[in-house]
Amino acid sequence: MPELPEVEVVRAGLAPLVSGRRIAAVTVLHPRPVRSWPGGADDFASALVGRRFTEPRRRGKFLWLPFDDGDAMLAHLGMSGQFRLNSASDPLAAHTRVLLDLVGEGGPTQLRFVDQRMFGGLGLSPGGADLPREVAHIARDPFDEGFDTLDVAHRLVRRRTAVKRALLDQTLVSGIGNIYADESLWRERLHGETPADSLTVRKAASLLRTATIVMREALAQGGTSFDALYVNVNGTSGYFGRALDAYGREGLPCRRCGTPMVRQAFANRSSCSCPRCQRRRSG
DNA sequence: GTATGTACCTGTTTGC
DNA sequence: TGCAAACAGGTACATA
Repeated sequence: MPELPEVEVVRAGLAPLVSGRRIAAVTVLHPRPVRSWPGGADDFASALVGRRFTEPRRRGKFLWLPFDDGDAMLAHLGMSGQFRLNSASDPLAAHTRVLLDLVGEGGPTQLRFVDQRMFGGLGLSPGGADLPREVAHIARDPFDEGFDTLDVAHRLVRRRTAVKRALLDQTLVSGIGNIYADESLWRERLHGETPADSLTVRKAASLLRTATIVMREALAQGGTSFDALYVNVNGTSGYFGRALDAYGREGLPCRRCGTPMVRQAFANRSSCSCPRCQRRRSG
């Protein structure tokens, strides 16, 4: 599941491969990934042809590939989206949804958007090269130079909801998904259902700094992978999945105290935590 | 503005 | 063996 480190791996991987290249043709194999474009798949394809990419950018889990004309191609990987760079003659991987034939230095290549579950998608944002309006409501992520840990901590402790829910709220802090939320809460010995407004600003800031550290560690290892659903543009996986302390460890001993980890349903997703060192606090 | 629940989507796993 | 249900979960949207 691509979260901030995985999306950054993809962004950095795309940068040298697409920057300066022009779109010669677009083929939409499945309409769902371009559902946000009101004109439909054919119109989306023709609207992209002829444009030239500049350096890909990112905020949280949202990617955009600016064009040199001031517009941008939006991309969200959802749960299973991937970008792959291939030769046009290469066989199509399963679940390949959109093909972009690129021309430029180094000869023609094909950028492919692959997405099994199709929660992800591509879009076109007029005037969106700097910050697409579709991304404007998303908060800065902890890798952003303008991210203000103390300011976010102050806003987090004003939330009347569970701390994990607040961590996952992309309008408060972006980039954190279920995996890194569980990892950060485990490191901070916090239960995800702890009321956000029961935390001190100091503790909230510590949690945010821990989330940043976890994600930096994951980025250094190329991201987290459990299966073939997340890969970089070369089709290879990251290694951070081996370093997870909480996520997916139901029934396994806590790496801190040895108590078997437990899984709980939480806000339509699952949470893994240690029942001993992450005791729920009522506030 | 804030909080919460649900739909979207498909391959894999689990249960009967 | 075969089928159905559960599960994975980020975002948009509706509702309160």
